[in-house]
Amino acid sequence: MADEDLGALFGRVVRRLMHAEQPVLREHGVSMWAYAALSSLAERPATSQVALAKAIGYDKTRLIALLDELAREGLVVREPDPADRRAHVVRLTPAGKARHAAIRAGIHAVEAELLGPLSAAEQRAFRAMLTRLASS
Amino acid sequence: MADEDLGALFGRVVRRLMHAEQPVLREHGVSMWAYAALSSLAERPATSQVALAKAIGYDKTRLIALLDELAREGLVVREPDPADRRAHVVRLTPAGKARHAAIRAGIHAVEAELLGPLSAAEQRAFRAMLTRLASS
DNA sequence: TATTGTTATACTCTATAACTATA
DNA sequence: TATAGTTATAGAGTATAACAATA
Repeated sequence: MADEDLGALFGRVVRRLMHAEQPVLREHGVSMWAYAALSSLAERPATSQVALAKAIGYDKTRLIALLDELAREGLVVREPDPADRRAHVVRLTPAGKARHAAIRAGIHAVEAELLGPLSAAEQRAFRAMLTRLASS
Repeated sequence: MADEDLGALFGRVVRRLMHAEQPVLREHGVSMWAYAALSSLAERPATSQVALAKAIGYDKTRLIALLDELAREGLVVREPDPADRRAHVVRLTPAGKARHAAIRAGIHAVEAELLGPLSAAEQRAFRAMLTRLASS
């Protein structure tokens, strides 16, 4: 057990998290990437599709089919940007906002269970440090 | 920034870690999974290939080609288990041990840099909590 | 019957290049 | 010349089923 690599530790935790989240996502009929897109758009609309792709760390070419699907379900809309007619502003519809909120509730329950082994204070500290590592 | 999902935070950190580790792995001519296998075998030999696959969270059918490659390079050996003639014990050769130690040094340098934003005490606390989350 | 190592196959992801329309 | 959105294609990664040998 002597000093395991960070990569191995992260791998195990992330695999466990993804496994626990999958039933929630499937229940709401969305993929992990679809949820990532909905989350980003819930925070703020995207000024372009490339901007959205970058925000969630996804490929711009794969984002297209994803947005097609979300648009078909009426969860997002693509509006041409009057200022730059190449670009599409992407935003959530009311249905998209509602869907995101519902999924997010389920996801948060799963997260709480994953962090269960830590005390409340530890959970706050862990989250804070992880946030710093993610945005440094 | 309000209370981002754990999944998004982990995703960003892990992506950054993998990106930083890639040059180290490439320099030593191994894939991420090869390094995971070497690390597990450095800890202790595997009693069977399925055991190794489970230990590193990999698929047993994909592990075969990986071990073929590592064996071709003389880093691991597969020995038939006298007690169970279906199973192969997998262990590192001296060359495998040396290769693993060399890669590990590079990986640890990358990890130290990733954790740089945290103080030494925070790094210890973070690692300890991550270990608890990984093994609970 | 179940399990180990293996192969084969189908499927999903992912990366790359190229095209169009704008800028 | 560069960028946004898009499409097509090739390659890598993944999952599944099946098989022979052994338990």
